[in-house]
Amino acid sequence: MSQLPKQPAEVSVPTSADVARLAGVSRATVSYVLNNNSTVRISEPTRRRVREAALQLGYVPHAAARSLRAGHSRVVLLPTGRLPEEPLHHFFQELQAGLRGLDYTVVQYGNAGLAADESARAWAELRPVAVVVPPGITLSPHGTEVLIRSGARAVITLGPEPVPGAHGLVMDQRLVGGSAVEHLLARGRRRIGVVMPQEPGLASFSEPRLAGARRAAERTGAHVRPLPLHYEEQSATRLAERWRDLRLDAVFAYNDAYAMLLMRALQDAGIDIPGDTALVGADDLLLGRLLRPRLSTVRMELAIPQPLAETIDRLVHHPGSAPEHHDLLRTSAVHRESS
Amino acid sequence: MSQLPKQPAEVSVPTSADVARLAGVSRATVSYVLNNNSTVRISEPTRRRVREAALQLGYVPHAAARSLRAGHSRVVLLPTGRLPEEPLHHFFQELQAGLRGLDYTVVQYGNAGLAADESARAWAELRPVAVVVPPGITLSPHGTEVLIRSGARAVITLGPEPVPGAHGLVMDQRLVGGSAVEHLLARGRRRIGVVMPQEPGLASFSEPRLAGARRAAERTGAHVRPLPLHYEEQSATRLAERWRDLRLDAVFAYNDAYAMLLMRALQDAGIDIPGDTALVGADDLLLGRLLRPRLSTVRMELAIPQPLAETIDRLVHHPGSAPEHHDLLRTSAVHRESS
DNA sequence: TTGAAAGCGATACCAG
DNA sequence: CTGGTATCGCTTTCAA
Repeated sequence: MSQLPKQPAEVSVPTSADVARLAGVSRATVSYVLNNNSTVRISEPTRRRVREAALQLGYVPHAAARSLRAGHSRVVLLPTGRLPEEPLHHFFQELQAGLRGLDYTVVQYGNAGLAADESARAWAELRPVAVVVPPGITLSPHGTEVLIRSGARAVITLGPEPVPGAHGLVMDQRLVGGSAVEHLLARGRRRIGVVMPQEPGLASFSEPRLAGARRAAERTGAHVRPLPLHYEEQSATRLAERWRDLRLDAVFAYNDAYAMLLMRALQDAGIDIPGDTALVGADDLLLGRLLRPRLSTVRMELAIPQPLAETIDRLVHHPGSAPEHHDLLRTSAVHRESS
Repeated sequence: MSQLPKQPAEVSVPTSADVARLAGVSRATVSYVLNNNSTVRISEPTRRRVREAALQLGYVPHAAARSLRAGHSRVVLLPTGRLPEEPLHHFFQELQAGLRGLDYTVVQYGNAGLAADESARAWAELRPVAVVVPPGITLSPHGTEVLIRSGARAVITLGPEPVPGAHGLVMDQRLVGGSAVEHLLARGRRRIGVVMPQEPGLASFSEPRLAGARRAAERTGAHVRPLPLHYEEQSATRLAERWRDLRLDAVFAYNDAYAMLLMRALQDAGIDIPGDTALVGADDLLLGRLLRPRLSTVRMELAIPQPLAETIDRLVHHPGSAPEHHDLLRTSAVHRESS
């Protein structure tokens, strides 16, 4: 550990004791006043003196000390990896607003480059009262136990599949691949490529999407073929060059961004969309509507935006209930011009 | 405040005292062993006993208690607003990695819907040892003082302009508008539109970009005209409909995403790009290269990615130095086909 | 080499 | 109505 110097310019941080001294009361009284504690009655002049003293000193309560004393924090931890794709980002904003309204402190913890078990430990050091694990971040059953044992009252995962021991709001990514392929099948396509992004961290999405695509195709005897692709022009060009050899009549491009990349490469290679090959993305981004032909896509909706905050609050107050798993994701294919 | 029940399923969180008891040593010894304290020599068998006990109990240290005792945390706070645009996101990842390597805990604090002074207080409650305020989040001089008085050793802003009292890594967004307009002027354009996104939270970027555009144009007597635009197809279509009346021969579209939106609308309205109107974006996203014509853009680079972590560490160890301001942003126009 | 004990800041009991 | 005080988990000085 590095030692920090104690002397230089040590700005004295005002504590509740300082407020008490300035107001001429005890620290207990300060606490009562500043927390509006209603079980004890404090005279109005005293209240005012305390509040003025706090203001004058610029007193800010010390969250760590408070939660140490209380035995639990008000921190809801939200580990983050890569930046959240759009449907999720909105969901987080809602969740944060909801939790803030219930007086929780939402804290995001950047998880880049930490192994699954390390990170659970790192989260646990902060003693969060609840943890919400988004898709793309892995939480092992062991990690769940570490969190629970460190005092977390609610551990909630949002992911392709439930984690034992944790409450799960399952976002079954297989539905995305399923919707895309069903849409293509309905339009008479039979030989379907599925783009597999090679970017690290996307496998936990792309694998289940592929699985869902396969499942949908199996029933009909259609053919599904995974297509590795980097998010680079070059990679797309190479894929497009060997397109005719692949003999595919449709492709599900993982999402709209990859779809745009691929569409451009295919068009530059003289492939007609949707004539030769139908193309479907996912996410329903605005940019898809700007392409020519307009991009067909899979729209995703997350049920329960605001209620999740309340669910967490409920779990915090009544922990120990058996883990529940709810399905969160609704998908629907949106037909435009590319399929 | 809500009262949490104490009884139900209260999982006893293991403390260092529990570890000590199980290992048959004192809490002091546990602390020495687990922190690899080198100023004191503990026998190897004891060390092993302690470590095994910690492992067996699943002991995780309590960060709040630790920093309470230490008098300062290892938390670097990174308030966030809307999701970071791409050049910044990468910068944050680097910063986080660097700080983690120096044994800091980087914590993001979602700031959606908080007034400037409220938020400074909220941040201060966490007693961060340093705060890095990204562009788009406002920090007042008063807020800076609150943070410093609450023990923050380093307050660093990344923004269009420096904040008094805080160290600043200035990202002068005027440079972006300046580069774009200079590029257009160099290619003989004289009547230049500047897209102003109407989305909330973007004004702190778009206003200085417009100012930079104006400054660049002034010297040459060229004309600059702000063009309000929502990030919606409809809005772009309406703008395109009155395009010929505007009599502009060029437009700086704020960034690549807005540029794409506008390009499509203009093309659908029969405007030739770059023949009738030159178009420049910003951010150098991949999608710009996929457009036809390929999109000219302003590339932004942030100097000092890794070193910032070290700068923060230095400030933490030697606080009280006079606020410094460094210019962080480098911009350059990238000519492709749309201008 | 190990242990006892003080104390960081805030809160909530119990007396006065 | 207000004040003293024990306590949360951890680190670190001082003694043994």
